[in-house]
Amino acid sequence: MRLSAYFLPLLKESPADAQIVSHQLMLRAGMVRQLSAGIYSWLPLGHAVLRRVEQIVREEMERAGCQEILMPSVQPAELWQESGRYEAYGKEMLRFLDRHERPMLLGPTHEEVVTDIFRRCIRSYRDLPQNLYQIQWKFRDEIRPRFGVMRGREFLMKDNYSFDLDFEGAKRSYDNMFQAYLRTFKRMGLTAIPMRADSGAIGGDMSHEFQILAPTGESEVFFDAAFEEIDFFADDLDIERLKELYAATDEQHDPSACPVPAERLRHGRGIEVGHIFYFGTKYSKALGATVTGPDGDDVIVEMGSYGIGVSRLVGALIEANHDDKGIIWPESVAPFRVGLINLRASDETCTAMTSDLDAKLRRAGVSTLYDDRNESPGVKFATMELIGLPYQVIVGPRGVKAGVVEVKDRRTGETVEMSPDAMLDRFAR
RNA sequence: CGGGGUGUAGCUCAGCCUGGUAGAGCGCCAGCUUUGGGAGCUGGAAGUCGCGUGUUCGAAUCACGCCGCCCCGACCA
Repeated sequence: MRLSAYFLPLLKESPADAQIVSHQLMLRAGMVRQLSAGIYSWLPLGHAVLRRVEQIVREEMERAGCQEILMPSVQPAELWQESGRYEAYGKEMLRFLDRHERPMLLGPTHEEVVTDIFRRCIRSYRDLPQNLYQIQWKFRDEIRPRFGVMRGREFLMKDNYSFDLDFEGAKRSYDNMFQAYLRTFKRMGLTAIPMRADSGAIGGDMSHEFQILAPTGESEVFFDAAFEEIDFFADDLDIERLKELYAATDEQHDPSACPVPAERLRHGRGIEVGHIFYFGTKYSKALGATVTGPDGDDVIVEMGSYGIGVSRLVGALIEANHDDKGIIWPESVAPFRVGLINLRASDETCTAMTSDLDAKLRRAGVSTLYDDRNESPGVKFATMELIGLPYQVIVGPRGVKAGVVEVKDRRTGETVEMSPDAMLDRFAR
């Protein structure tokens, strides 16, 4: 992609509205624009990251055996009256009437809809377990949206729902998700700490929230150093042991009663990006989601639900990965892998060589943003640092003369000179 | 919803107290120069001063009402 043709409205100064660093950087880097309080448009650069995050989530859901569906964002109030949550939910739920004056709502979550699908389609215990997921926009009319995309009213969420015949099955489903979540966040270069959580309005009695570590996180967390050493990708991962490991927010943490020896106790700040619940038969009972069991009796199915804040993760990733110059994308979620800089667009040799490299990178399947603008070197460097692509390939008059390009690592700032062929080799898959 | 703040050009902000034909920097457009860390010169475009009502000869400025946005708190992925 050529930068001269890319829709990338950069800002030199931070808009006054943006308070936290991820919000400032997302606006400055042209990733999002606010339409209304807590409601954002995603521009090409932000959208590219959102899609990459979404794709990692999707792949890990598929690996865990879940199947993707897509449920409506507009739902009839009737269904929520059936579960009893229409009254319980409060003003966070945006309600309105359709043209026939039927009460409708914008879905803040989808337990009712998915349970309705299940009860209409599944009859036998032989069809269990099931685990359905979607990646869909939710709307919660927060009293006070803030922190940009981290706490919007409209947000993209991955939510999935498990259906099992009995508690043992439900627990297997829960543990399966537990590991899937650890893998998902790890793939994004994040350290996720699972913490025992109170089950909120959604109900249930087995629940963990997943906090990722970022210096600017909302709450302080304390945890066993073991979390940093565990291989979350291992097939024989001991979930029970993981659940026993110490992890607590600062309100829960009592230094005098902490079971972890001081040298193994880590602490940092956390941002909640995921939450998993087991809630038994709460919705299946209310909505009549039953299957015929092995002995011919109706059995109310056991359910769990599992959420990941996909759009929030984009903000959280920036909170965890930035410096004073801008964003530093982990490779797994970067909107482009390489930023190709032509330092002197007025020099024909430089331009010919850079354009040639752009074509070759493209042919090699390396996602590249090519800064072909006729701007000064300072502007181009500043742009690349701001938007945070993992690697910069710099072509300048000096290097062209010597037959080399520079490859710069955004995170470390290290620059290595190499021949164009070596560079292509370095990035080709 | 309670408390606080704010609204003037795309962005950051001055002007408001003390009423008199709307400003700066950055960005944008044109031209020339420049080119290894957010360039220089010249010229130019760009604002219903959030909206409404009122006071006044005259309102960005004063009064009243409304709206948006932001911050703190209670709530949340």
